[in-house]
Amino acid sequence: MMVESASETIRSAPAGQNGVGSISGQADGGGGAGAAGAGGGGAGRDPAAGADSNGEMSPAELLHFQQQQAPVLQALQVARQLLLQQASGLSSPGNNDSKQSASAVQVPVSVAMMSPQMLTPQQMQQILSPPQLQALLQQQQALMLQQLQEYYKKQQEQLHLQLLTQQQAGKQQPKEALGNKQLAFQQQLLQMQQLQQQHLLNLQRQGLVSLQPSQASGPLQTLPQAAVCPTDLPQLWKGEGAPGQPAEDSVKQEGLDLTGSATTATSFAAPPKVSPPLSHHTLPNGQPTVLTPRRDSSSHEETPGSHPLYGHGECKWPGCETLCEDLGQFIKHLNTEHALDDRSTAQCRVQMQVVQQLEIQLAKESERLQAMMAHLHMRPSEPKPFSQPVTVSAADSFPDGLVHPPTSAAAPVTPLRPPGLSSASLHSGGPARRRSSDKFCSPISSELAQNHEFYKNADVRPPFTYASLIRQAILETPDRQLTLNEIYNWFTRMFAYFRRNTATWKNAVRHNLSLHKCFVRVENVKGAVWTVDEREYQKRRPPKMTGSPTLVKNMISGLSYGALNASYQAALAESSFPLLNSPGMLNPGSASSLLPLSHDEVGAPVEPLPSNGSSSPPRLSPSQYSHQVQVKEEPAEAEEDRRPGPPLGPPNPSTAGPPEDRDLEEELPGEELS
DNA sequence: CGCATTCTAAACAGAA
DNA sequence: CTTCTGTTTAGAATGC
Repeated sequence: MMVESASETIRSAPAGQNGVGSISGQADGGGGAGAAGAGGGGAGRDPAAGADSNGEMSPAELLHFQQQQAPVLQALQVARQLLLQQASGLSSPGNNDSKQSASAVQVPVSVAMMSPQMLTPQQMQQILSPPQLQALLQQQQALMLQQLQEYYKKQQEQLHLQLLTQQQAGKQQPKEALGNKQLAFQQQLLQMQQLQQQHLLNLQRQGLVSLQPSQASGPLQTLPQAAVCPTDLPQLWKGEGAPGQPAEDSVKQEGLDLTGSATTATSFAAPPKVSPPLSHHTLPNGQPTVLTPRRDSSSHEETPGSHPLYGHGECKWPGCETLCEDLGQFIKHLNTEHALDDRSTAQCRVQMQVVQQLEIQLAKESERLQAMMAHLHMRPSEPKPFSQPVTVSAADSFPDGLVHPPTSAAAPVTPLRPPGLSSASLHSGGPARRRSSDKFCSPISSELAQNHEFYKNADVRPPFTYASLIRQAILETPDRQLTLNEIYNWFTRMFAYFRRNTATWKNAVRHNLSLHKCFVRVENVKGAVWTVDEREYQKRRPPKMTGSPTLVKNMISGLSYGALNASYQAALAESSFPLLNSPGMLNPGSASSLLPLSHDEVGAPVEPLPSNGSSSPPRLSPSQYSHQVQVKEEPAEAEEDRRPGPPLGPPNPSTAGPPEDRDLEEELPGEELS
């Protein structure tokens, strides 16, 4: 959004002094945004804008949350202690003092949570007076809130772990891993946020929390309600779990700072050493471990030399972070500390629930993601604010490229989001120049095919370089040649963005045509036309392609491979997101296989020169593309010019050399000419 | 830091 | 003379 406006500034700016200044500004935005979404740059620059939606909310809400709860907690402190004492006195006459003191100190909280669960309401009533009950209720609620937060932290860790594990199993590339991490983190935040809201809502419903709707409501208000209420999980960990909680410290530092509540909790917990015997009573609900605990660890079980519960020299058992020098020691520790006993069983159960919960969440989230993607993808084809007029008039009036959409309308653009590579396009694209896709040899064609409606109508700068755009324009014609003016027309026809600032980009186009060897000027009967020398074009690719933009890569890989497991990916594959699932995005070679489509498919039906693009080139539907992509498993670094049309060379990756023969031969004379 | 790439701006020349 | 086309240079931003 910010980028958008920034770009607008530039565009509207006559080009004078504003030019450089604002450009640098955009560049920052663009580049940073590119890395963006994830990068710290984004945060620093404009935390409130884009990337924050996930990251920012949680802390903010937590803050509210804490502020809200603080008074309550304090007010209840006395009652709580009283209750605790009572509870302990009742349920644990003192036989297990020693044991209690150990766990009690750390987890007095859980006690309060537990006790009610272990005692039936009737029992409670008998034991406690109404005021006490009320106090207990409130106390519970307060504690729940606290523990909720603790749980979120835990959950975050777990999820992260899970994702990392998944990606490892998937043999992801390092770079992709980065993307995964980022995405995972975002999802964690998202998830946490959701859970928080969910719980808040629950609590509200119960009248336990008097949260103002505004506080509880966020962008993700209508969350799918998870089946399992995890509220009671953390306490188990804490209660049964290990002594220290360094793990949480590390989490705290991650931005989702819960210190506020944490300290509160500890200060609460510290004083009273009281605490009923939770350990024994806690597990009574001894529901048979229906699901075997190994479910979650099974995903790990990989290298014999390591242990899924052992990493970085410490025990990864939930709540336990005991340091173990080596695997042997760890095994020993595992056998002694985490033997098959009530506690371990309970913890396993907890972990199971956590996993289940996460899975549910994951399912929900992926579902939502699909819906979002589907929605965004459909968008362009749907009636848009300024689509109608622009689409038509633009095509007709492009000769000049001066279709001045009402300057005002152009600026906002907001309603639309670039589908497909949405964020990448938006951020990196912006007015900035970080064109992403052109580095992937030419997903441009596919991306364009998918989103051309979008770019056509939205005043968004396409995330492609001028060179790639020019090339695309030329290749889209049957004879692969265009006059300069036709190139101009193509630009204006295909991109709303290029209907303004004509002087600038036209200059750029000319500049690019002259500058790049890949563009060959050919004298023609009716003047000069420009063609593309694929060989040259490809020549300059290699160096770049290897270092394709990390951002885009991350985004894509993260999106498609990171947080979503295979099944979800499969689902995605069927959804309208060919690009994200296209192996080509990770493998330029196969991506290139898409390009040909634009040649043959577009070329045939569309009359090139007649210009007046009144005819929107019949493009392949996304599904078709995705199909293509899936079918095409051509990792070979095929040239983007392996046209599907001529069935001549089925698998002919080896001769990737001059795939352009046809063209090149035709073009040869021209090449010489120039 | 250096290099490569890209974008923008601008000067300039030749042709229409 | 103006406009279009094409070439070239320069500066800035960005990523590797």
